[in-house]
Amino acid sequence: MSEEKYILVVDDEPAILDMVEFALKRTGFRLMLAEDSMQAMSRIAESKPDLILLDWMLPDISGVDLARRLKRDELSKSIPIIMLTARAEEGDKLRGFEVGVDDYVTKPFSTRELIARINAVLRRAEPQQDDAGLCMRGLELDPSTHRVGFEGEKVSLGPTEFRLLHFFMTHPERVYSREQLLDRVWGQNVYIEERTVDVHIRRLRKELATHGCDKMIQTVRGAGYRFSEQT
Amino acid sequence: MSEEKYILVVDDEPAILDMVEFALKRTGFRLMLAEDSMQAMSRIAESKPDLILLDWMLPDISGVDLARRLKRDELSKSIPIIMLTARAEEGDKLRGFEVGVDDYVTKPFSTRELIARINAVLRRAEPQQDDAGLCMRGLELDPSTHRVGFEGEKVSLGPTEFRLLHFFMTHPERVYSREQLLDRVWGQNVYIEERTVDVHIRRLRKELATHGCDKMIQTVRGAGYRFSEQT
DNA sequence: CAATAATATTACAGCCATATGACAGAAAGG
DNA sequence: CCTTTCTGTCATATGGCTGTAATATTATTG
Repeated sequence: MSEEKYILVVDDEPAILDMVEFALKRTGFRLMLAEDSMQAMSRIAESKPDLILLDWMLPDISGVDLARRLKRDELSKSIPIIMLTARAEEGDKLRGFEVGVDDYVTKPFSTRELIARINAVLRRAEPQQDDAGLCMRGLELDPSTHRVGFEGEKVSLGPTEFRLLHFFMTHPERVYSREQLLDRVWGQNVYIEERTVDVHIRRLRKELATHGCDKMIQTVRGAGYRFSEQT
Repeated sequence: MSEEKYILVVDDEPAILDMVEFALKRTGFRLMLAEDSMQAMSRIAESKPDLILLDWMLPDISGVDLARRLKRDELSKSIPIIMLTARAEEGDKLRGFEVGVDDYVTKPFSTRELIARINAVLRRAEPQQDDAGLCMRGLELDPSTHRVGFEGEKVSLGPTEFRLLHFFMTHPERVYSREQLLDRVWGQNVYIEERTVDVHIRRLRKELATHGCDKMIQTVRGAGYRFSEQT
């Protein structure tokens, strides 16, 4: 808890912004500011904050949509999000939670409440570090050590293959199109041939094949690829 | 998302119709038109739309009555309805919501507002159909994993057969002509022989037959095909 | 029951999606 | 600065999928 946490505040109302800024700085957080979704995304790209305070209403892309986007991207999905909303309607809240938002604060709110929620969410998020070791059918991947193994044997992968496998193991059983994979494994602003995905799938399979577990990467013709424990 | 949504517009004013048609087509929706309630019902019987835009005032049966009727029928009750009304009176709105209408747009309206409402309603309705695995009489289809099974056994289908079955399972108990199937399963700008549908029906049935559930795809002579749980 | 229409079934050739191997440039590491 | 590894693209191979037509079967009609 010694290290200072960075909080990105996304809001276009100066009044709110001032209040939040004052309260958070006083409590010992470091701030990053953005006035709309575009700015928010570039801030995040520059430097990953520890938590995002996100207004429901924004000038460009709506807060929920931004949240959905962030929660979909491999790089930003682990960042907790607290939404600020004027509406207390249950429907909206539900939509937010579906998207993966971590908590809600309804305007008007006290700084005390805000701080409390932020601390609660940060505490909850702490142990949820993404370096929990993954294991499926003997195939182990440890993000913290950046190692992959199969039943004790060492599996050696290049950086991209590692990220690809990591994505698959955290999203098993589901089919992803080449486009989605490019978006989520490579990052959203890259222009790369879709066929390139095939090649990396091939490289990943080739290495897995030496250990006899390449069948876990499955081709779904006309749709994309899937990582699965089942045959 | 990926698939084109069908919207049935029920209105007898050419001016409104033109405007709506232009706006919706531009946004990428597929249109179905009806000028009164009777037409609307037969359109729905032909092919189930994903959403209905319903004028309050119609030449024959009033819009509210039609809405009530649709919301009572098992086959059409899940279709979201947005009412178009000139009156802003709360009483009318209430009556509409009681009937089960999903949203209201008061004339005059901007196309932007209309589109926004449509998207909102569709998004709200989405989680029912999009990701939820479908299951009927032991036959399971999961769009997210792209897997089909029958009582645990794996059912393997080609891409077209998968889409065909997916369409059928989301539109059960209703007859679709070959033309309609080509339109909705293959896409709108395809020039393909109608007989080709027979062949894909055959392929689908053949695979289903190995699991003993091919009876669910039924031929309706002179009309088309139907997917049904009943025998 | 014959004649006709609609659907079922089969076979097949072209096409399209994916797999694979090779390569040059970029990045990383020594 | 050189070596090595990694990356993205292309060319080619392969195999499955697709649409069509030809033929068989079944239903409808008079």
